[in-house]
Amino acid sequence: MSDKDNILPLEPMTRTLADRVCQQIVTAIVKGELPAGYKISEPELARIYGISRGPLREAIRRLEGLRLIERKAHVGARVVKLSAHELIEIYHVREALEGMACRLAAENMTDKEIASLKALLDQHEQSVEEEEWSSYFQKEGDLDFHYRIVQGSKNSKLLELLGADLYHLVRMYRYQFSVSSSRPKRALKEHRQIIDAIDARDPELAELLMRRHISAARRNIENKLNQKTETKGEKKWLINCLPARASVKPCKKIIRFKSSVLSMLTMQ
Amino acid sequence: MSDKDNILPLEPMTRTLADRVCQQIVTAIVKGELPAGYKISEPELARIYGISRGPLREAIRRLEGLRLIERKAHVGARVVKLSAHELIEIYHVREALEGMACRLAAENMTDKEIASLKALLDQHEQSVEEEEWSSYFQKEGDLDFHYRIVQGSKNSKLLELLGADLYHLVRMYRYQFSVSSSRPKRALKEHRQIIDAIDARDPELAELLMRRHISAARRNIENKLNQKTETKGEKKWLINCLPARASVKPCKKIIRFKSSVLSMLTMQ
DNA sequence: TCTATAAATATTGTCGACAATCTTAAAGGC
DNA sequence: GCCTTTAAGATTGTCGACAATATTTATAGA
Repeated sequence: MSDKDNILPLEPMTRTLADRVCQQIVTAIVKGELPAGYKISEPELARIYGISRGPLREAIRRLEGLRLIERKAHVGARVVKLSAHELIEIYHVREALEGMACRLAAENMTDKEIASLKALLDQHEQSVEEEEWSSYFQKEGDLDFHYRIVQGSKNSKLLELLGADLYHLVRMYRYQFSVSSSRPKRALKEHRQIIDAIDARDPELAELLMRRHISAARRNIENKLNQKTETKGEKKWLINCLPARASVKPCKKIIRFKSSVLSMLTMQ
Repeated sequence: MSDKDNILPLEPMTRTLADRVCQQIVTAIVKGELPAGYKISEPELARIYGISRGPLREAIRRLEGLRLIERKAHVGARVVKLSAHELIEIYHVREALEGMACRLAAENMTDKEIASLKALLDQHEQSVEEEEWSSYFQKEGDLDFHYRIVQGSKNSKLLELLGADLYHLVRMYRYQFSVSSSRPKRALKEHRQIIDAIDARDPELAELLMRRHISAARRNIENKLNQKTETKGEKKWLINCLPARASVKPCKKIIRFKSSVLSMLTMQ
């Protein structure tokens, strides 16, 4: 009843070990410290995080639900491998879900949220002019243009699906997939068109523009992937995989992939 | 290496206790044997299923990922409560995802799949004529019109999201939410239009028709919910909830909700 | 030298017990 | 009589150990 417990009510310190470790593993996977295809050894991870195998296994089960790891009975769990084909698939899903989110945002977003998002775009535009726009897209969460629109849709299921399920995969690509946008100014213009349609309370147009925005990004990726495929031949997996029984230390080497400063996931 | 292990390769008997119990709990929740809002007692469930708390907790973590139960640290897990608002939200998500699935199905579905789906609709039409069509929609999985289209999209992420995440909630409504379609013949006609558009390889039209099909269903539900709200006043939750510490036996009473023979989820 | 079988090893799956936390109930004070 | 405080009970969280399964290694045979 006293306020000493309410200082940090919920998020900052997740109270159970499994939750905390789950969050840590998510971050590790997203940043590439646990590389794609890596075989997760329960005793090893338990030792690293200083916990028992019980909570760790619960965390693994949760990661499995987030589709960040795949598990086979009596064999073990591995970090998911991201194929080019799956990336394209995710873009189709994003086109559908974010298009709908944009439609609903045009109906349900508050004027205050719209004004705030416009201000964010102004800030973005200024950053582009100063050619420092790269920092803008590194920020996550509320600062993200797309995420704000999903929030503005006021649809909790949409927010869960995009935020909890696809969000981590998207961040995974952002961190590890170093492809910068080729047309930041054009993307900014499209963002501006989208928020204008929302401001005009035009759901049809808002959805159309968002879908064109994302599908353009998808086609852009498809082209780049085709180029890479032609030059490097067989390159099915986007992220290099370590052998099955590699120790934990090599994981650190993967951090070099983090050099990406701008994902083509938000930018078109 | 011998074929004695390949008799039942994967699904029929999940090899780990946690997986099996997870599947059992999913069924129990969907059928209403574990009613919405029910407080899950770990020792009790462990005793019922005859397993230890370890695998049970892993199953609970997985159920949490499927959004079928909600868990609070040091307090416990409860079966999710389904509100009318959330049902409408799910329909918006379905409109987006299944619309995209239908578009992709028009591009990727094989002629064989299309012919098979047409045959299913013929069978459905015959059942409607005989007024025995109710049995058609009780079947799940591959027999389901919508599910087949999602399969036909050849998009694994779409299949995962609709099949693994929303599918259970949809089944939950089907079992427990006894509202029959008011226009089965019209829904059948719309299904026919959709498969015709797919057969014509017209992605635009296929998506449009599917979205209209689902949004019509949503508006139909909205109207019925408004009627119910007017008559019964405050009825926020769709499914009645048991008190916190109710024993397991009362769960059986909820089976009466299963009287639904046709969900309005697949029908328009 | 290669293959196939079989033992050995390591990993995953499961269990029971203890500790930390929350909930409930009773006792005491106003 | 009502509220607050406190203690008892129950539940969840965590741990270490054992059993079942898969993988690896060693060995024997062709």
